[in-house]
Amino acid sequence: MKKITLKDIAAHFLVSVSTASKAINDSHEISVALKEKIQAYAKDKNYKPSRLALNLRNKSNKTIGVIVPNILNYFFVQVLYGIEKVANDKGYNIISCISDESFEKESKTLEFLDSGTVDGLIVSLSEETQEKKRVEALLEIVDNQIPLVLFDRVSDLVHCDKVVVDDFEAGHTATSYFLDTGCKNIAFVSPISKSSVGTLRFEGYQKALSEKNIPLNYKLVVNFGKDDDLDVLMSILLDGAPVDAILGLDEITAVKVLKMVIARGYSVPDDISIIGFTNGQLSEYVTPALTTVSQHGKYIGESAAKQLIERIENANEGQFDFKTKVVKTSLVVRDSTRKLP
Amino acid sequence: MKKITLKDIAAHFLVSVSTASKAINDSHEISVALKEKIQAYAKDKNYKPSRLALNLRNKSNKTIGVIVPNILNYFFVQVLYGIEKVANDKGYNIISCISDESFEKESKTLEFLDSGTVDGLIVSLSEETQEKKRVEALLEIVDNQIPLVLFDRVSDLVHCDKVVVDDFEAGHTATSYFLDTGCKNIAFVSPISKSSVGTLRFEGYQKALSEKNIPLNYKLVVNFGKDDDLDVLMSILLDGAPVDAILGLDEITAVKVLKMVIARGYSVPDDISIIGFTNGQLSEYVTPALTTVSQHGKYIGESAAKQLIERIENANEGQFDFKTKVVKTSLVVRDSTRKLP
DNA sequence: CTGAAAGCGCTAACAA
DNA sequence: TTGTTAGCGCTTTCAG
Repeated sequence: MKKITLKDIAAHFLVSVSTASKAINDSHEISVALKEKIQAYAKDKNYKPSRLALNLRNKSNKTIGVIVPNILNYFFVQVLYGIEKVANDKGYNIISCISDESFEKESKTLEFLDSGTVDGLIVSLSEETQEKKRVEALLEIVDNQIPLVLFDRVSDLVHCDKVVVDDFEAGHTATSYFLDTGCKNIAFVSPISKSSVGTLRFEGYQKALSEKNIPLNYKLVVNFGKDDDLDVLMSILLDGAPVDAILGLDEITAVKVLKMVIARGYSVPDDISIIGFTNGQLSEYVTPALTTVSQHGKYIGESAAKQLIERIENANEGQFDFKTKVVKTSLVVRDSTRKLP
Repeated sequence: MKKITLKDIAAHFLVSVSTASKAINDSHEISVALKEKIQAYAKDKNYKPSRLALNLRNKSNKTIGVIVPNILNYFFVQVLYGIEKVANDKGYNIISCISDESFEKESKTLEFLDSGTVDGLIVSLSEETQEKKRVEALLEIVDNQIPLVLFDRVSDLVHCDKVVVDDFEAGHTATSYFLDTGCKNIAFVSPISKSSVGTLRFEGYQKALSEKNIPLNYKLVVNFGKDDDLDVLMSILLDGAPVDAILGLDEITAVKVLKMVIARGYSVPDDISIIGFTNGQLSEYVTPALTTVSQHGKYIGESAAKQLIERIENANEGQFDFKTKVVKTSLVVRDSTRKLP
């Protein structure tokens, strides 16, 4: 049976559309008798007001758009989960899009969403976008007064609410932990060197080293991209200099590094300690279990969603006091690092 | 700057709205001079037709809804990824919802989506829904002629396109593999005993046993729920009967079982072989690497999306020749099972 | 208590 | 070549 509209109902009872509308919305202006008849009929015919029409009328549709760079990365899944939870609570739906780390796909998606489809947007920038510093599409969004929350991979050029992790501190903490457990030759392996997040962590890494007067050794810094062969790079790294610790900038990288190191006969953590990022199942179940920096993805998602919905629902007030929320990371110590003395 | 509408543009040039509309859509009925002026202005002011209005007019919005039971399960993430890929290709957006294995949340979501928000729906049932066999909301969807594709967790009661895995065969294949490698006491550990998928795999398991004239031993069958302590159940299992193989019905279960078994001092695969489901990163990187049944999640997602979009775009033809696509699983052999003789 | 009319933003058939 | 009108489905004044 095809969808039934108010008009159909009105016709069936030979009343006007507006009467039918009021009856269904239980308006006091309508006689009880009529209301009951109409409501019963509506229920029977399974009438549902068309969202499409309501959306147009209300210029809103209780939907928020989310763009993440990569859904196969557990961190972003956690964030998504958090967003969904609070959005759902508050009666919002989610349009989720994946930028695949591509500037172009991100821009297209943004352009698409910038046309009334969503009430607000939660975005984490693609690496390419951060590298190129091309945030026009975001600026457009802001200019069009669509509430926007950036998380994790953010940009200073965009004026909006943000939820980030203290990546500088995270890099610093992890590196210091290596140092405190007696490691000296700490390698830094990053698949996201061009993102804000990667840069900040690197700065934290540098800072921790310099605090102990350890010079930065570029032989220990491995930045790689999608097309690089990590295995080869690791060989070069391990052959090129003594290494007793490795900081891997995302979960899968840390795990792969762990496996490669073990495959080459090193013992973890005795010969080499390893710390990863994103406290996911992989880190927990791999052997030896990985010490990781937890960014609390779910919490980030929840915060971003709360912040956004707040903005949406108080659209007029205080437009320009944007907040940046910094979520503290925590180091989850497991078996891939030596014990503190 | 606030959104600009056709009306604004029309007013600015003192023309009618329809003229403005045609000019912007580059209609041949409009003089080139005027078109150029208007288009330039529109571009400058960053005019974008309102999706909301277009949606109402076209009764369509190039959006498909997806409901999965659990987004923290890698299998569903893979499916989502596949769906997104083809949807994006064909210009569709995705509204993604999570049922959290809850019948109520699923019903609410379905009800919400059943009001013009989406052009079609891709759904995998929550376990609770399958257990209760309460598919009214789905029937409603079908009745309202909203194209629907069910995947993985499906229901016979709903008449629509489906994409499933041959779970019976998968259960059979995995069990047979154990048998062929010399295992005799094969345990079956399932967190989804009430879902279609779990049931079918169990039947495959039984079949494989009976083919070798091995009686089914209920001591070896462990069905557990969210609130059960798997650790306790595993102790009971291992203490209650000799066990030399365990089939875990999802990835995380298999991994947990693997860890527990090892923690109890068994050697894998020598004492106990283990096979899991969902060929994800976890299975690949855990030690020993898990032999798993791959359901090809991404491919399932792609198939479902293709099927759905096909339906959406050929809405009228052949309404009732629903197809069920069966995706073959494959056994990815790694180190948690003994070698074939 | 009920209905007519306007409007959300856009398009398209039909006039002029 | 441009404008008028109607309509997508619904709500909401404002009259009756």
